[in-house]
Amino acid sequence: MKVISDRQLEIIESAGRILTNSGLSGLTTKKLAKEMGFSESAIYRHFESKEAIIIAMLEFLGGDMDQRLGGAIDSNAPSEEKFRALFKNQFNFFSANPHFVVAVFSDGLLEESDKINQAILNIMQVKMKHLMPIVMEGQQNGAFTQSITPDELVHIIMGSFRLQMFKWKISNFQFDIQRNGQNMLEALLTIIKP
Amino acid sequence: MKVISDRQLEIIESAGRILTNSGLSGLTTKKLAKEMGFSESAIYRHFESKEAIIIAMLEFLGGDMDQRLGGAIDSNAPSEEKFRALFKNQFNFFSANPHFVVAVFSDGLLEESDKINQAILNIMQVKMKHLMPIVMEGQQNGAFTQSITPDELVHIIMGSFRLQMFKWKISNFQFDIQRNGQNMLEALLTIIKP
DNA sequence: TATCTTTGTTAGTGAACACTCACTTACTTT
DNA sequence: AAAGTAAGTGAGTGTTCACTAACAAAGATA
Repeated sequence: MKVISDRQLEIIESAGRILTNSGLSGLTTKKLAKEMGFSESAIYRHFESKEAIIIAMLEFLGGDMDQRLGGAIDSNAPSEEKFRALFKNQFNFFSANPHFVVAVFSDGLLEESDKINQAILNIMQVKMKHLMPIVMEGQQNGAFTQSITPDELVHIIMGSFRLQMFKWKISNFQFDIQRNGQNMLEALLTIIKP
Repeated sequence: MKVISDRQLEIIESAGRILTNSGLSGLTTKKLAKEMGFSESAIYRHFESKEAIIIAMLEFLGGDMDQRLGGAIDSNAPSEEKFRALFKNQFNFFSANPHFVVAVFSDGLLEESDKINQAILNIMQVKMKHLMPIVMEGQQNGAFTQSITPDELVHIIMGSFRLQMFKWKISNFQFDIQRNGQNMLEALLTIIKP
């Protein structure tokens, strides 16, 4: 993970906030400067371009998520508990940092530049990296169904998670994502247990 | 469904093509005119604004999808077959019209304007309108599991479908969506059958 | 034949955009 | 105390954006 100054982190957070509630076209240097409370040109003391801000944001989110998920999972717990812990951690994080849902819906940023695309794919891979071994272990010890492949199972789980986050976002964060997420998790578990 | 001229449909298709491979910020009047083979100002003979083009596109896609899904489903078939028919129809359509995947990922267009938001929500509702009764019927006659609610089941199904389309798009349409979609469908069916 | 209507053209418009420049101010280092 | 540096400012830059005005050509209508 790249080293980032306090000021850079502040800018990244402002950018996330703007992206989340005004979309990509709403993220202008003018708005960003206003949100930061200083002039437009000051931004360029901390980042060399707008693209660099977006990339730094995505890299920060990816690195942070990697650390969080790495720490959240007790390797001695049963598979089902690891599974729960992983998603609970995700829902807690986004509940506390709704302006960073961009990390899940970075789709909207796609096609902007190759570097951004790469950073987005990287975030998806981080999530996969932590989910896949849990699913495989669970299938091996009989906690999850073996009737479909691990890849298919992961696909269904990730799809449900993403859609949950999407619904939360279009509702303008009006419902409790920790509670609703928990419900979705239990429904998922119900049908993926053998 | 609003009446649309041939020329308007051509413009809508061009817009879909640009949106799909250049993103929202890539959809400019200049590019659109170039793709159409005439001047920028000619666009305004057919639409009063760029926003009107996007809205017309989304309304066309919603209406078209409604018709297609309405016609594709044999109301006498068993629930499982209706389910298969619905998704097969979707995969066939997008396979033939990849430039319209934007209908699935319209998320990226959110926050642009209230009218656009409305059109996007409408497309999602069209899909729900056709899927929900099939799922409920299937649960009632025992074709699908009753261990979770219809809403939860629909959520999992829709999430898996959207993620499948997302993977197809970021792969640059490199794989056969009809084949891969079929596989995903069977995996889904395996775990949602009682 | 004369006049609309439709669909296109060229050549613009002001506004917004990302970004730069010359300069200042406050701190730190030597 | 002198010199250097990090972080800010205000006033710009050229470019791109969506959109418009004035005009032209062709076909339909009267």
